[in-house]
Amino acid sequence: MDYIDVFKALSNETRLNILQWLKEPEKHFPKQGAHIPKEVSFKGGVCVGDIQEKAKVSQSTVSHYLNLMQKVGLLESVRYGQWTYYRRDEEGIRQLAEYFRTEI
Amino acid sequence: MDYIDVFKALSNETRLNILQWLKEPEKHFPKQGAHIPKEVSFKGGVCVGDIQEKAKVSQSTVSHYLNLMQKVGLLESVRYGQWTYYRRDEEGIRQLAEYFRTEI
DNA sequence: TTGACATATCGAGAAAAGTCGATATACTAT
DNA sequence: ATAGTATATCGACTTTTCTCGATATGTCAA
Repeated sequence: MDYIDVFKALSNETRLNILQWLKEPEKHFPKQGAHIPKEVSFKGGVCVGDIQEKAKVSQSTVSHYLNLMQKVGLLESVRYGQWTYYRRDEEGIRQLAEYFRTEI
Repeated sequence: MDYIDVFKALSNETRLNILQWLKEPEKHFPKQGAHIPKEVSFKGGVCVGDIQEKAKVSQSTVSHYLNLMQKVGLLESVRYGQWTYYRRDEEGIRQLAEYFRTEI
């Protein structure tokens, strides 16, 4: 985990918002999971389009952001059909918190 | 406290190093406090020149970095004579940790 | 008051990040 | 096959950050 890159990812209001919205996906994305069938379980995942709508940036920007946040370990994703669902990578975030507590 | 700016400050290897070095100033800056007289107490403070030497960036860069880190609440400083001593702002860092724990 | 030193500020060029529209890819339904 | 939808990638332009050398400011010692 490259912590410099994680901090860079957190250095942007939209990305920070996304991370926080995803703490309570049902609250911030009411129609969350509309397309996902019951047999696929990816609890808390929200699709790119819903995040874009709320974040109010272009589709390409939000896609880029989500990919970036996934690469640094803040989010994880699953593709189902034409949708990609993103949710918090709680293990990565736990690791970051641990680093924070011991090294910062 | 503007957390975006704090994360920006942490998004740089040199600055992150400085913050970590200052956790154990005696270890990383052996001659620490050489100029500071006993009657002035600023425990753990290290002067700009010593930090520059270790960080291996230009004097103007390190001065800029330290000022930046102070502005966002990661460091605090005191001027004594021609020297400026910097140390961690433990209260600011505590606040950041609190934000981290509750919001991230 | 002059000269030496520590630090801060200024100005600038280079590198990186932000952000978009256009386009490509992948999937779905007809 | 075709058209429609969701997401990803590309290319480009703009804005921000990095980093430096030069210079200014403040302090101390002679």
